[in-house]
Amino acid sequence: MAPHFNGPAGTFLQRLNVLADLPADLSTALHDLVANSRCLGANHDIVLQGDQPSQCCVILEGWVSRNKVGAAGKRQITSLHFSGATPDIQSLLHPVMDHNITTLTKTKVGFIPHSHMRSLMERFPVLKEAFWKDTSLELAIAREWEVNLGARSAVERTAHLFCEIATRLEWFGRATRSGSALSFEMPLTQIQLGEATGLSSVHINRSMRTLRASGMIEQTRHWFTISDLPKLAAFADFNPDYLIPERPQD
Amino acid sequence: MAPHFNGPAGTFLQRLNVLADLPADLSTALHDLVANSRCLGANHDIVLQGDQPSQCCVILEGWVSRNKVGAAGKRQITSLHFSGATPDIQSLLHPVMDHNITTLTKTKVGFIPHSHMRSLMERFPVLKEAFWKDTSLELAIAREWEVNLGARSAVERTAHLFCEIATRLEWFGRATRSGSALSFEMPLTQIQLGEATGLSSVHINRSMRTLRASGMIEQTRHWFTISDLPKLAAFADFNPDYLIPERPQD
DNA sequence: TGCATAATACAACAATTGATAAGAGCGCTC
DNA sequence: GAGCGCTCTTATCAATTGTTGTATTATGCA
Repeated sequence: MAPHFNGPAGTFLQRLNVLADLPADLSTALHDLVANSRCLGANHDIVLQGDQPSQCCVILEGWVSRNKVGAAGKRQITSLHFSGATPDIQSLLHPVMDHNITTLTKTKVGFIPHSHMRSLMERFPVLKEAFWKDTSLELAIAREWEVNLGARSAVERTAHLFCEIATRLEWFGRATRSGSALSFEMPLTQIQLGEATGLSSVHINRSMRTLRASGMIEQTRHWFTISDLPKLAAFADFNPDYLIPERPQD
Repeated sequence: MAPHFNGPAGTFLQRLNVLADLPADLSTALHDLVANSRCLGANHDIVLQGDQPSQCCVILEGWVSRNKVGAAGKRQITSLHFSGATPDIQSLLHPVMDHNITTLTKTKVGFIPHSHMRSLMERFPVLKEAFWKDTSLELAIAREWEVNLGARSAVERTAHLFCEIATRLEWFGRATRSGSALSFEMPLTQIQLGEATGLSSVHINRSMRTLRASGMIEQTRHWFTISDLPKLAAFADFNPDYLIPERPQD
């Protein structure tokens, strides 16, 4: 176990260590860099399209989305990020943001100046590879979202999103299994779920009612139980292979 | 001008040089690696989901798609690639393919063994950065496609795809401007356009009829003219900023 | 605790898109 | 150059999803 996996930046280091084998002194350096943090409410923009950030954010707690807002005001969420993520790392490569990064829940965010990140990458080239791998994983997830948005019905889309969320949460110890059932907290509102699946919130509501009626999910407020994950996965055509690069070793 | 930009691997080197500043000896080495090539017909799979490639492909001529086929047999194209692209470079990072790479037209493909690519990256770390940037650009395009699939009407989606294709082609000298009009060859069938936009081919046909009737595009077979690009872009909510990392210097 | 705000549930109707079918045009192969 | 297959076009009808509106229930804050 590398050092500092339990500090506020613990999940951040845990994720990076899955993507590449970081030497201990790099972990320590990264850990020290995110000492400062801010707490934000839900639906708060961290970075806006058009911004030119001079630092990278690290999600320490809470859920965050990338999203773009169209001319007609319709918002599309293009990805979800939990604690440990560095969603604007690409600002090191492309100075101008092409999308917004917005909190979905109350969130704790740390920041690392670009200059520090760059010099760390000079000293530890493996860090560059870890972030390239992170970008590549994100691209695989984005591809699956394209399939979800373009090739699945409303109920399938909703079910697929729940499967992905449950799987990613479980891998980081944030879902509990009992038999083939999986329980977890899913704090998104139906409006946010609609923005992620390209559906109206009313239709998300209909789809969730269908999934509940079929017995595939149980739910009280934001606590979900997928009663039979293999069954829901089969229904949603969910194959977790595209997520595997993120999976921590057991 | 770096050497060898005019050989069969010319567009490949041109694209990479946009993404990072490659030294001349690296360009030469890359150029020599893609000496061998194969010609394939349309709708031919280059790599399949589940494969574990031991080499990377370089598109030398023709159009190629990434795509996934769902349980019900419905295919979703998740990205389009022209000559110069290296669509399975991520197999260096993640051994198992999570999607198919399939030709859309007659295509000429070169191959570079992973081992050679890896040793080149050791010698020239800047190459790693160029490919990271390439992955990051692809992610930006995938995000915009998610918006297209999830948040735009059928006609807007179709128009947006044409705007993106026209812009990318023009940047590599494959579209000709006259005034605010832009002409180019677009060899995709309506079925393929449907797979890229998540629409049925019949509805693609309807959407194109609408665009022709409105005067925003003219078309005979596979030759397209966007009569007034700013107007079509405004209609489709197309903002080319997300593509800019790929734009060659004038 | 109570009030204001936000989220959920659900119904009725409208709009968009998909499915099916059938004819016409084009290009490729033998 | 004749035939075959694929693509394009168009129409009709069906299915899915969006919109609007209104209760109802939670939640956060004073």
